[in-house]
Amino acid sequence: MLGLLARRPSTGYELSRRMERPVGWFWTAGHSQIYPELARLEAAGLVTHEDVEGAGPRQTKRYHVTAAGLADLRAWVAAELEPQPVRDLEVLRLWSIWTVEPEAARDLVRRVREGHVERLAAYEADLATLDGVAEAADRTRPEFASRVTLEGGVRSRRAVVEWLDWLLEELADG
Amino acid sequence: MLGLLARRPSTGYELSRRMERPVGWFWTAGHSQIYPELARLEAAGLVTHEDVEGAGPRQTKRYHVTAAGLADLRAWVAAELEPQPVRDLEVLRLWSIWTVEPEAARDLVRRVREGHVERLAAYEADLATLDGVAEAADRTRPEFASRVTLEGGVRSRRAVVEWLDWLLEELADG
DNA sequence: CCTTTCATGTAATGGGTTACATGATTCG
DNA sequence: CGAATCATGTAACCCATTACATGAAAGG
Repeated sequence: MLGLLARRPSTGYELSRRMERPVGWFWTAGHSQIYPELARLEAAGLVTHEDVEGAGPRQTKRYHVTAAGLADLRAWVAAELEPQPVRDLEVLRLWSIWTVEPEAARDLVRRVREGHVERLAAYEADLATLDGVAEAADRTRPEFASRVTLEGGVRSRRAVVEWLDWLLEELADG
Repeated sequence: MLGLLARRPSTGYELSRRMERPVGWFWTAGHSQIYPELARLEAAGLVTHEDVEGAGPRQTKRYHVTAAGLADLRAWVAAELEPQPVRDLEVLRLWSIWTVEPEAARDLVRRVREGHVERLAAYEADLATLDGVAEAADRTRPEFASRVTLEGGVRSRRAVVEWLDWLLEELADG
């Protein structure tokens, strides 16, 4: 959330919208998580808000990061990495693919492949919008980081699709 | 857990050990999750156990899947895929890399790269143990599925390492 | 006028991790 | 004889999702 607000001040509602795309490719949060968290961040002095006029029944609050919040974000980015546990239900299924009939196996792989192809297309479309944008070449600009992470998404999804194509060949004939 | 037990009957303790490697590459569970879950699976008739002599202060129980359990596993493998939300803290950090000093940025990327290189090496080592194993070529054998998922791990980690190398070049000079 | 979007919150539930708890056997 | 491994459980806590709850403005 600090990363989002550092790019552009937003209301809680906007944050939940923004979580769907770009950032949403690798992190998400529902609004029921966002509002309490904004309150906690504000209590910690990392964000502040001003009231703006809006459509809801309650006051619309636009949040932005404070100097302390930006320092916190920077510290987190540069901090030690902890090993992250991988949890991939699709690969877990493929790990038990030996238990099912050949046709069911091929069908599973085809469906998994389809999902990755869709994601790949979405990444490529997002990446295309940054094509020729001057800021995307400047390392101190958020657009640069967007371009870089999307590039990573494209590359790894492509690798996965190629792997699944290879797997389909392994499962062929049968 | 059904997938693990379908390959080989195990005690709860062994399951938690086995979660560390092979399967652990894409799914993990602590023993505090495993024991209650085994009880639930047994109540549902998907696994059973017999007592064997062991070292602990309580009775050692060796679990194996029932016919119903295997059917359940097969049904799950072939079932509809739900879109899985991606949560990647490393990419999330990289998405905020524009906020930090050039040297901190390069350092972060180098450390992320190191972690992936390590994982890649582990996958390749695991894959090497299946080299020349006859069962790994047979689509109805667990070794086949192990080989296939490891191959996927190798391919996608390689893509990520290549991406990070590309990123380091983008961050060079500066 | 009805549906969608904007807008913000709370409550209940579920899954997972960490901490608490116990104790026998084996190896150095 | 002390540490590591084998072995199984419960309790507390945290994070995240789903469901509950409200209501104004804008567009078709």
